[in-house]
This record gives sequence, C-alpha cells and structure tokens, in this order.
Amino acid sequence: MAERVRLIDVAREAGTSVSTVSRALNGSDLISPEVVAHVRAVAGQLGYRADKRAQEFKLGRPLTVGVTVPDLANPFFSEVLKGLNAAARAGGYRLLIGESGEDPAEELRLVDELVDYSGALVLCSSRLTRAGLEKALAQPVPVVCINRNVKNAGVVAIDYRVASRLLLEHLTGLGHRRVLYVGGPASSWSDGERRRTLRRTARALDVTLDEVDGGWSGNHGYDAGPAVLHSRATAVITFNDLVGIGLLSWMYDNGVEVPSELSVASYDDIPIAAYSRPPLTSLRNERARLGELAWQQLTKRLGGDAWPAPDLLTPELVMRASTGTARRRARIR
Amino acid sequence: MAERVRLIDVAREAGTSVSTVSRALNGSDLISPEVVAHVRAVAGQLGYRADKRAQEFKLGRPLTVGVTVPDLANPFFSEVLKGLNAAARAGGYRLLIGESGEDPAEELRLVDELVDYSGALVLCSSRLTRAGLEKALAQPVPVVCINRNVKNAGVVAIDYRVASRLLLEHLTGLGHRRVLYVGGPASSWSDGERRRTLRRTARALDVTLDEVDGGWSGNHGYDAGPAVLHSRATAVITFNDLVGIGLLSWMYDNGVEVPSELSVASYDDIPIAAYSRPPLTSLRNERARLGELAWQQLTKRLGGDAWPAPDLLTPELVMRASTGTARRRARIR
DNA sequence: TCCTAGAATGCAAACGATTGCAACCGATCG
DNA sequence: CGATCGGTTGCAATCGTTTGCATTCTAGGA
Repeated sequence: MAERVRLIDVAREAGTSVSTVSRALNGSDLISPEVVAHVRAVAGQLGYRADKRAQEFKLGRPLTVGVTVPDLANPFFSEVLKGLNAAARAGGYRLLIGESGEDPAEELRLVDELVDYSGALVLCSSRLTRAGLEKALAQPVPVVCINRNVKNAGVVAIDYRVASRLLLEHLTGLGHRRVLYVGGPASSWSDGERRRTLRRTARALDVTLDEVDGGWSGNHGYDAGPAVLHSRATAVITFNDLVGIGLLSWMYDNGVEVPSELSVASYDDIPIAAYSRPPLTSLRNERARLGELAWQQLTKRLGGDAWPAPDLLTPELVMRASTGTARRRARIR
Repeated sequence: MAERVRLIDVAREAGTSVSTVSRALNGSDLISPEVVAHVRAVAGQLGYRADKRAQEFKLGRPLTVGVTVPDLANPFFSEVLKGLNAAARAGGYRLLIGESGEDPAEELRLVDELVDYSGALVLCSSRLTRAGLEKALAQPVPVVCINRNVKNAGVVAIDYRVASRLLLEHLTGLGHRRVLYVGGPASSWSDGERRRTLRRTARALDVTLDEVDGGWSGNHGYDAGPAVLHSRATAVITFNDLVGIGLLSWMYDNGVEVPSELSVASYDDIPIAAYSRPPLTSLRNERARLGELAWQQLTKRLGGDAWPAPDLLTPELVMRASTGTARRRARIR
C-alpha cells in the first residue's frame, strides 16, 4: 500500500512539466519522440498510474453505466449482465450494478443512487411503477429498458408474442386443450406480456387458458403445486424456469408423473433447466445479446442520435422431457 | 435530460457564495439557520444534486469497493454479493463488480482495472495463481479474500474442516465406506481445502476416498457421470450443488437410482438444491454473512487497524433425499 | 546578421466540489 | 467612542488531470 505516484512526481523526476508528461503519456504528437520515450521510461520506473477518477472528472461525463436487476441469483439476469458488461467494457465503460430484490421501491432508490455515478442507466426487467419509471426517465442521463416497453428510452426485449405461440403450439401439438399459466410477480412487465400474448394465442388456437399467480423463485413454483393440481389443466406454463423447477419438485413429492399426467414448460431456458428431473422444456433466448443490444442503443444515443427502434429478440423452443402427451389425469395419490 | 445544476448556480440564485451553499447543504454549524433554510429551498427548487464524482475526488479516497467473482450465475456468489453490498452501502460505499469467468488471467486483468476506481478490493473465491495474488496484494488498496487464505489481507472463509467432517460422518452413518469426491476447478482454493479436509477426515473415519476432476457447472457434473459409475464408490460428494444437480441428472438419464444405488451430497445448498430430484443433501452456509464479514474486516483496516484474524463460518448439514443407505450396487441398465 | 516560421514545451485555467483562513458585521464592554 | 469578540460569510487554494494559449528555441531564408 505505497503512496500514489502523481503526474507531478513523474514531471519532477523527468525534469519537465506536468503538461509534457500528460501529453507524452497520452500520445500527443506535439511532443518530441525522445521526450516521450524518456517520460514513459520514468513513469514506468516510478510505477505511475493515472488517477482514473481525476481523469474522468476532468473529462466530463462519467464512463459508467448503472444497471438494475431484480435478482442477481437468477441466471437470466447474470447472463444479461455478462453481455452488457462485455460490450460496455469494449466501449470503455464500466458497470455499476444494483439489485432491487424484486422491490419497486428499492429499485427507485437504486436508480436515484446510481444516477449520481453513471452516465447512463440500464433497467433490466424493471419492476418500477409507471410513475417510478417516469421519474427514472426524467433523470439527466439516457435510459435503456430491457424487457420493458417505454417511450423516450431505449428498448430491448424478447418477443413474447412469438414465445407464447411457440409454447402453445407445442402443447396443442401434443394434444393439450387446457393450459394453465403460473404467473410471475405482478410488477413484472414481461409477466404481463406473457399473459397477454398467451391469452391471444390461446384464443386463436382454441385452447382454454387458466391463470394463477406464482412468483419468480423455486419456492413460488413449489407452493403453486396444489393450485395447479386443482385446475383441470393438462399442461402448465410457468413464468420462468425457477418456478417451473419448483413446480416439478412438488409434483414429484406428490406422486404426479410428468409428463404423462402433466406437462410443464417455461420461459428462459437457464442452464439448470436441462438438469431438472425431468429436464424442462423451455424457451431459449439470447440473454447476453440483450445486454449487447442495450449497449448498442446506448452508444447511438450517447452519440447524439435519437433512440433507435426497439430491438426484439426471437426465442427458440427447446423441447425436453417435461412435456408430452397427457395419458391420464393427475390426481394426488 | 436537462443541464446539470451546479453549486455555483445555486449560489447565484440564492445570492451567496459557493462556500456558503456547500456548508449549508452539508449541515455545517457555521451558517445561520435562515440562510440554511433559504439555500436548501433554492437548491430544492433548482433540483440541485451534488456531483458525487467531484465530491469524492475532492475528498480523496474513492468510496467504492471493487469485487471479483468467478461466476455471477452461481447463486453462491450472488448471495455473497448481496451481503457485501448491503454492508458496504450502509457504510457509504458502492460495489464495482467484475466477473472473471473462472479464468485466472481474466481475474488479474479485472483486479488491475478495478483498482483504478476502488478504495478497496474484495476477491471472492479468487482463482488467481500465487503470483497473481501477490500482484493483487501489492496494489495500493487493502484486499479482503473470501474463501481463500492469504497473508497480509483480510480473510473470510467457510470452515471446510467442519464441512467435510459433517458430510463424511453423515455418509458413514448411513453405512458408506467408499466415497468419491467430484472435484472443482483446479484454480479453486476451496476445492483444494475440500480435498485436503476430506482426505484427512476420511483417514480418521477409515473411509476410502477416491477423487475425480469435475468443474463448477451442471455440465461438469453431468459429464462426470461415467467416471462416477466406474468408481466403486457408493456415495459421491460433489464440489458444489450445480455439479451435484448435473450428476443427479446423468444418473437419472442412465437409470441409476438415487439414493438406493448411489448417494449424492454437496457443498453450498443453493436454493434450487431443494428442488432437484431427489432433493440434494448439502451444506448450508451463511453466504450473505461472508460478504458482511468481509466488509467489517475492510472497515477495520481502512480505519487504520491491522488485519483482524480470519473469520471462519461454520456450515450446517441439510439432509435431503439424495443420500441414504446403499441397498444395491449401481450398474448401467 | 536579423527576422520569422515552425516545432517543442511550459504556464495557468478549468472540471465541481470542500475547507482553512481572513474579513466583516453588529453588539457588548471598558 | 473605540477595541474586542462571537458569529457569519466569502476568498482562494486544493484534489489530479487535460488543454488552450503563450513562450521559447532552433534553423533556415533574406
């Protein structure tokens, strides 16, 4: 934990002025090559590292992107972060990450805090109320929303219309005529979209669609077990894979065979979805790409352009053993 | 996206100097109450928000803690982050998070970058080589290691001696005499600790312990399936729950019944461990507490004290259905 | 020999805040 | 009535950089 070496120390040691050192280190062509070499050598010897905070402070806008996610423990979000982080770093930016814990009030607090340090904001699956969102958009920095549609902001989302169609067509193809949707958190825009598109598609396919409330975690899925069984559906679609896996577990504990008595399918296809028992049919999406696209929208905007049109990502159905034809009605043994 | 309001704008509007505004806003007792009220009112009206970057720059050390984790998608790490984040925020600090992707070289790069913006570093389950670690510790900021033991740094870790004893005693209690450990990444210190303590305890309990290499993800666990079956062990301990769940899935796919033919237990007890099929016996630990303790060590150190003694957290065995007495030998059907 | 163009370098202001110190005020006291 | 004092307030330096502009120096042409 040595003392910091500053520009002035290098200048003194090299026998020049700070401006010369600064220019030499930053590769200005105003400086003679010999001096550049000398300064570089001295700087290296002294172990000089520019104070990034001072640099950025002087330069203006902070090179930081503030990001909020509802739940860091959900691989969906961590992979979005991975993509966003890679893109942002390539563009010279860092990520400041905040987790709201699925709580809209906390998310608002986070936004308020992050904006102090960030030159831009990315709200991932924002749980903000409409009013909260307005406040966030009123901040003096550009905002991109992932999986949430808003005006005056960048928008990157998964195409849930396609998603819901893929799921329902798969299930009807297996002969299911009555499907239950186990929903997510009420504050989730994407839950709303899933419901909306499922309903529409169900109508078009002449499928009966029921809905119950669930949540976002394995616990929520497990707890939804009884409600699922009491519905008369032969197939279930869950808000996400964690819920789906929890539900599978309840079915197992209660002797309901999947898929012969009940089919289960879900959104997101997180890695462990392949390792549930039975493996979960789910909708794969390019989550990392969501992050990348968010960054692209941001750079365009930071470059002075208007917001581009929303980017929509098309998911892909991954069929696994949790869905099949219904051979008999589920009943608790 | 309005223009930023600065201190000078407030001063002009309030008809005073910047110093007065600064003091009024920061609650100095040198200012008369009326002026404070007036300045506060004007500031509020103008929507003034202090430029945190300028503040911190002036004040000196950055109020940021840089953190590295190997894998954001592993709930173990996200919960450590949760605890660390809560504690750090309570202390007025923010987190700058970097993910190394289990790659030591990338982690070194991360450290190098994070240190430019951070007043302290937390390395979570660092995969750094000894040399890399030395470099990291030579940085001009205090460093805390979570789940890695080093000199001249803060250390917070899980007590793997206890952990391994709990696991092996549980298994021997069920009658197992031959146990296989499916290991983690070679760069993981905690994998080393698990192996070391397992070996020692196995010797003490007169259990035969075999080892194979695995990894950190569900895929690694699945891929270890054949090796597990070819070993003559009746019980398996996996590096972590993701590996355990992957392994369970392979056993299922290949007709091996758990636990009647093979018991599986693991470290960490991440939430979905309860929802694997069968539910996974695992070692619960207070991950969020790891983060908290790391912060406590840091504050002590930042306060000028020497590094406190390492904090060791004792895990707790959660028995679930993946372990039981071996009734017959596993064989692929 | 003197002047000047052009290259190289240094001086000092700036980014937005905090803070030590000096200056100022009215009131009290001698 | 002037000196003093406590309570307020403002001036200016400062944090570590970058950068516009002035300055210096060298060499070449007249």
